[in-house]
Amino acid sequence: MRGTASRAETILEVAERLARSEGYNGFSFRQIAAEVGVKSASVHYHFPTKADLGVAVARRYADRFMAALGDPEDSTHSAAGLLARYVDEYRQALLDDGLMCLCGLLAAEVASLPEAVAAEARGFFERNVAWLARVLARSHRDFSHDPEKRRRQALAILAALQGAMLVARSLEGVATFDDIVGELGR
Amino acid sequence: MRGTASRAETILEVAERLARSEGYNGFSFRQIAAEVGVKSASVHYHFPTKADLGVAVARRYADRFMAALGDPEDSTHSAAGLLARYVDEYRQALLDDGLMCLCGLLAAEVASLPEAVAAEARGFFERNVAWLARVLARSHRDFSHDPEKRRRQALAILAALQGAMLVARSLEGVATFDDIVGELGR
DNA sequence: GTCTATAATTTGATAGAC
DNA sequence: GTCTATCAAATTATAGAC
Repeated sequence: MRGTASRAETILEVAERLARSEGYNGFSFRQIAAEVGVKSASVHYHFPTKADLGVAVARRYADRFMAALGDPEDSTHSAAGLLARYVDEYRQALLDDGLMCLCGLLAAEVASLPEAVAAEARGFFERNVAWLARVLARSHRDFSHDPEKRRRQALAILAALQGAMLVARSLEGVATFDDIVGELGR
Repeated sequence: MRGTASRAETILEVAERLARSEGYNGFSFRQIAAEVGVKSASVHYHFPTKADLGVAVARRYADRFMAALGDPEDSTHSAAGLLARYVDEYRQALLDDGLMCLCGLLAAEVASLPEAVAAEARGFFERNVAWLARVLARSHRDFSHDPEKRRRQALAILAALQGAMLVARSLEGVATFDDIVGELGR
């Protein structure tokens, strides 16, 4: 099955790239269709409404992101190593043509999104926080035994990385992202 | 002149609220006109193109924000006090009906913005970093004498707050913002 | 300055042939 | 599954009367 992505999959790929560049309100069925090489009616066949497409793109992105993070209790990696992997996932997202995290961009637009799409962005954040909190529970820091503190620390890490992507994309790019992340471990 | 905002000013107020809620791609001349109580042609009279309006809204927002921060070298306030004021400016922006920082939202959409509007968002970030760096230069931390380190630290503070707003608006709100900010001064 | 009217384009979405 | 054709609505923007 090498190199044979289904049409629906190809649509999702193109839609994700457009959404991570222009946002949910910044891409159209016709734009996607043109890049895939079909007509917009064909895109509607696979994803009847824009909300359907938005939900599918967001869920696919979140699932892939979480899968790349791996098991937070994986004993073959240290907590510090897993946190480094977490940072690198975001860094890699930025390196991919300077694209923003899909769910970070959706979160910015949240007030103008269909509720189902907004829920996917929230879900991504919640899964991030849950993963981070479990990794932090394995660390040897003073807060590692307080669930409330772990959750706050996890939120802070998520927010710092989302903010780093946001700022880095407007300012100098990856160098700025690295500068900001470097300050996190001060 | 109490209570007598010019029409252009009223348009800017309405446009700012809409832009901070829905984003640049999420509001229209007709929407603004309806809320102001005029027709869209009248909005075009004051701001010929959407890019003109976007630039005016962003510049007004940035100027007001920087004015509220005050002089970073003001000797009647400590560096720590000024940093607390900085955090509170962002917190207040979130409290205003849960609205995002205008320039943070514009930064997320940057790839689909007219260049002139994108430049305003970048300028806001640069002014933030410059202000923070000057305050940090007054602090008694180890990095206060290294301009490069100060800039990196300033970027990290800016990014953390933008990220905190982004995440807080999708998750539980101001409580989450406070949780995240509380972790910053750990 | 504001209006009516309208142009020109784009959008999300659907019907029906193949 | 993909197409042509089309719809209804929304968009940015302009011309010209008042």
